[in-house]
Amino acid sequence: MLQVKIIRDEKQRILTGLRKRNWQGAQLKVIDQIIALDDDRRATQKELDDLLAEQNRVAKQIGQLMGQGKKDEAENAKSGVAAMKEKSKEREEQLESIKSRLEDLLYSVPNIPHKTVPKGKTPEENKVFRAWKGELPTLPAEAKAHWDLAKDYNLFDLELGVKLTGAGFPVYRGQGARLQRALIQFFLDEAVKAGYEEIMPPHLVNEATARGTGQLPDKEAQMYTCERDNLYLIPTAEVPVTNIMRDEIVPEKNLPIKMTAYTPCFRREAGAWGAHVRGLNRVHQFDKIEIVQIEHPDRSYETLQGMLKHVMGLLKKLELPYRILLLCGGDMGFASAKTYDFEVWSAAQQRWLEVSSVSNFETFQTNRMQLRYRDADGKIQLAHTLNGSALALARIVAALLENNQTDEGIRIPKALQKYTGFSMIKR
RNA sequence: GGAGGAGUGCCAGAGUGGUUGAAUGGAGCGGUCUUGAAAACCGCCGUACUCGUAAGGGUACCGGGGGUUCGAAUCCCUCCUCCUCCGCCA
Repeated sequence: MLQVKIIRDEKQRILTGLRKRNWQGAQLKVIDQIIALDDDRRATQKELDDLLAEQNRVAKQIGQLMGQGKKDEAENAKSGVAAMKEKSKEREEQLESIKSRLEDLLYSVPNIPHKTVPKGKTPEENKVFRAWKGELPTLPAEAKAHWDLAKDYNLFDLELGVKLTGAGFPVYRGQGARLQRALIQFFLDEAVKAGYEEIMPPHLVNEATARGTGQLPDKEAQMYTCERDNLYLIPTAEVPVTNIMRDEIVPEKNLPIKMTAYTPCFRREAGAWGAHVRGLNRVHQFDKIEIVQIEHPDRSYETLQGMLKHVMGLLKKLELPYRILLLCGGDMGFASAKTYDFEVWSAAQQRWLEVSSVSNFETFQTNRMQLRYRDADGKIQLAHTLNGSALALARIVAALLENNQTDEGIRIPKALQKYTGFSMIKR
């Protein structure tokens, strides 16, 4: 959520930013509506405060008169209070209504893209930030996609998932399950080595938490809900982990705060099904290791680059061909100011699969969350939040299986072998 | 799940209807003293909104929400959380 103050002070920059997200014409009027409503809010607030101040004054006066034993005068002073109370009640209701309308409008405005974010409407207009420099692996004609390999080697079973739960809930087994566990362990170890504190958060969160990172109200349809208890299954560890710092004021010297967590991720992916979502390409439950940083605004873009390096390191160790995209304004997530996507090459499918998304949210989340730091002058400022997948398992597994298939079995990258305990998946 | 108790500032902990945003202590920050440090002493030490160029005002907040009252941290209702005991249980 953007700060009203910034919308007021830097209106032109905000409008320019929204245009980069392909907002136009009537849509942009929201900004003027917000400013007008905020004017209203201030005026109403002032009226209410003045009324309350007067009531406080009378109450104090009555207190003093009572103290002096002047009962009659005290009774006298009470006349007129009722009318004032009625009026302030009215103003208060007005103020509540204005505030809630204002909040609704603010929730509808996405984050402003960073100045380095390219223009564009569709994923096709994303910029290749770092192309794969080597050769892409080529496989013999009889090479199989990962869903077929899974059957050959008994690695995971989607039909079985349907039996237990429904479509999109894979059951991993045998060497497949072991591979999952190995990847989780590997990614967590790497993150801890890079200075992130390991966190094991709850997999269900309440409404305030879902609101803090922006899942509510924008992406409600993406989450599984437990209505009876008013809880949400997390779509990513970002949600509980970032919210650890909600409503905190941290000393500047504690920044950056670096946290990592492995969690399963649950996504409804409503309406996202199509021909290209076979196998593990898109599932409702997958495993992901997330890295999160709370950073000083002056350093957050440097930190973003650092997070890219971390993810690059992981992919290198997994020996997977990858490329990095800089997302254009039209393809970026609602809350992000700048996002890089990582894609790995899936050799059997002959396509790139997104395995990580690394973003700087600037103050968009911290404003909602009231996550702030105290600077050297003692002033309280909103911190920046960043996060990235490091990494999302399902598609990594897909690429790993496909790219490394040989006549003898499926080769495990060296870095992973000490975690799997085997160097080759065999029948 | 049942019974009882409790939720106050960064922490500990007073406060049971009237100038209480909240005693006191600790921590922290600044200063005096000291070669330096400690101790001692002095001062500062909440957040948000709002009016104001500023100085400085105003309002709200003592777990959340609602109510009673001229006036609520203090009384009432409700929800949440924590603690103790019992039950159940990986």
